Amino acid sequence: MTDKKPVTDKKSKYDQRYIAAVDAAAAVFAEKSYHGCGTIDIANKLNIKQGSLYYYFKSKEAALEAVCLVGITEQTKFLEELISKELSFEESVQAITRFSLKSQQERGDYMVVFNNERKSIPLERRGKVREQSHNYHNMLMDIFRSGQVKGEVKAELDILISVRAYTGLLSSASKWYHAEPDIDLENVLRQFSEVFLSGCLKPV
Amino acid sequence: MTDKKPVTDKKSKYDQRYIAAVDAAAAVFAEKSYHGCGTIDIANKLNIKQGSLYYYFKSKEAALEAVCLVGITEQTKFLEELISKELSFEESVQAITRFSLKSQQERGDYMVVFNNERKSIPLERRGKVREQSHNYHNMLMDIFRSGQVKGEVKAELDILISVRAYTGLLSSASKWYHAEPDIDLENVLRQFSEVFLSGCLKPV
DNA sequence: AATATTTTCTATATATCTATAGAATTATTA
DNA sequence: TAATAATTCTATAGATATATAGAAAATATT
Repeated sequence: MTDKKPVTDKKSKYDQRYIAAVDAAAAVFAEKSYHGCGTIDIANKLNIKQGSLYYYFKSKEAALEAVCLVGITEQTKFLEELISKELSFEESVQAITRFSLKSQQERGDYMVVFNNERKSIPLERRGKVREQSHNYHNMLMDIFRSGQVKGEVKAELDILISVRAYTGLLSSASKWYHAEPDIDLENVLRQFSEVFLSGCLKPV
Repeated sequence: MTDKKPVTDKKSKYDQRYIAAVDAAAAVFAEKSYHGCGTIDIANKLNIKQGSLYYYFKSKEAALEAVCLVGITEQTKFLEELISKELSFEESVQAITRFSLKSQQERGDYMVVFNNERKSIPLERRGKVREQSHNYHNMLMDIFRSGQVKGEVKAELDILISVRAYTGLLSSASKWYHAEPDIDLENVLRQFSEVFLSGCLKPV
């Protein structure tokens, strides 16, 4: 064997530690908000001293940008793959809802930070995150629009408002997921889909 | 006339100024977040010096509490009155949605601060705001539950999740209202009601 | 083992923010 | 107008935060 190191740790020690640092930042930002915490809180979570954090981040702002980018990139990647599958509108919405809820369970810190703190990234750094957000929004718009063209979605529906309502619904879940992490995902998924797709009134 | 002052200004100069201070705090907290702003930002908006603010607020935290209380109290009061009218579920949801959207247009700062910043009130002060929030939540739960009992709402719906979905939907609107203040309220109301009550799928 | 590299630590310059005390100003009342 | 009360100002103590530089410790390499 020429390689002495196990094949599993492809990442350098630095890379592993950097990821741990982003994780710690996500957790702290999610709990206390970006402006509500100090770099010392992140350092504590990593068991290093406050000053050492700057070995991994050029600034506190850079840490926030990193966290937000992870959060939104996962969602856009998923959406890209989903669109290529050309599912029905109903199936698409189910799949997106499931993925979003699962992300909120497993990586809730990242979702919360992206939802609530991204506006704290200084304007000159916000470019990449904005681009991804618009990307995500536009893909959702496409899905809803083509659902309407295919006749699955009500013709009278305003696509922009529906998309916003849908994302609002999803992001709202991140708030209570954070407080109650052991909620039954499948049940929430079923209820969300039912309400969003066919409403909460009994059909007449 | 014994009264020299016009009947309209019943409020003392102090009271008027205090309200202006709460307004200013709401605007600043909504824009920069509680931890992201300084008391100097609020003072600037009032055209007074930073130290003078403490004539109206015992502390920055007290200002936040005041803003949050205004925000939630308006909503709970409305809900109390609404319940006494014993409307149908559908009418109730329409009325609540309309009032919420109107509040977000007219007093968006207060809504945004209540939604996003209330967790920054220190625990020992959070009592009143929590009480009102629970109050609001419980009244909504009652409305949905009785809608189910009356047979208007689908029997299989999980009331807790539905209420959370509904409030999530409403609060999400506050985000884009803030960015685009001249949105057509009646249109949003129509779309929200349509989606939430009967879903976005075309009936089969 | 000696040397080089990576990672963490200590100490600090710099800036900022909250809250307070007492003076100054403005408005109200006698 | 003089006296009193209400409002705002100035100046600052005290706390805390970010970011940097260079030393120290840990790890890897020769």
